[in-house]
Amino acid sequence: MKKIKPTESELEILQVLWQKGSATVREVHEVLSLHKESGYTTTLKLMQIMFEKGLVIRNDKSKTHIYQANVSKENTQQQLVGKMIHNLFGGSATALVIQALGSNKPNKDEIDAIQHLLNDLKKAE
Amino acid sequence: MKKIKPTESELEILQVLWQKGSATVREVHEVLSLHKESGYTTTLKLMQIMFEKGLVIRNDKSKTHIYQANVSKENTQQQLVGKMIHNLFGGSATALVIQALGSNKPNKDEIDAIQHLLNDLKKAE
DNA sequence: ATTTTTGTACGATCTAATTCGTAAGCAATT
DNA sequence: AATTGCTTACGAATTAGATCGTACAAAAAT
Repeated sequence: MKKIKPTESELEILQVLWQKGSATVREVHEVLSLHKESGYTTTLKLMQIMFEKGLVIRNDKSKTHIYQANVSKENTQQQLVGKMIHNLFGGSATALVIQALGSNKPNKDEIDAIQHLLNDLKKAE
Repeated sequence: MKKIKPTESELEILQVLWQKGSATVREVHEVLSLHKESGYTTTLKLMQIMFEKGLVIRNDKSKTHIYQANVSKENTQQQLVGKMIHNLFGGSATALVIQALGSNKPNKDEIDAIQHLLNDLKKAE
């Protein structure tokens, strides 16, 4: 399995690609622009670099290239979360969970979803 | 509230300081050396920069300075988890929680602790 | 047909982070 | 007293990441 560590900016772009499936530079840039001040060519350059790194693939049959993520969301999340659990929470996923829930409160539906997952884990013991 | 953003190397040093309470550059360096190849002056320089940034404090009464973390572990965890939620989970703490619980399973006591926390959150709505 | 828009490519710059070499001071050892 | 070793300070080189300007080509609009 590939061992790549995307930078913060690259993760923002990957998120758009994961969500949309595929997108042009402009489409990605427009999403990023909602939260961020930066030029079009900056996004373009980043995506070109990501292409060189193998983080994304692209279809350049037409003039306007169409990009797709080349790393899975789940895989990337798992890798980075695992690292954080180990590095910052002494290996305890629970400590991370409690920290996350404490500072960023879920709504009722989300609480239900987590509780449901916990019940499944309990049964599986 | 201070807006902290330690780099990865700085985090490694902070972890040692959090664990030991206080330590000299050499003590920190020796811990880092277990997992990492780097020179003593590199660690020294990093800790000097961290001092300038206010990430650590130091007692320089004696020739060998004694360092302590000047940011709390909890606070730093919160910053970094928040960043991860934004960068990797589209702003959803719940998504992070589910990921963490899915790939790193808690035992029964931990499940109970999380469920207790969730019940409190539910009541607080 | 000409102008404007839209796109890629790519070099240049800027900033931050990392790394280390070297100098100088102090302390312990010989 | 001289040597050796440990310490801080600091400058310099290196690397990586992010940003943007400009050039040039293709397509669309006029």
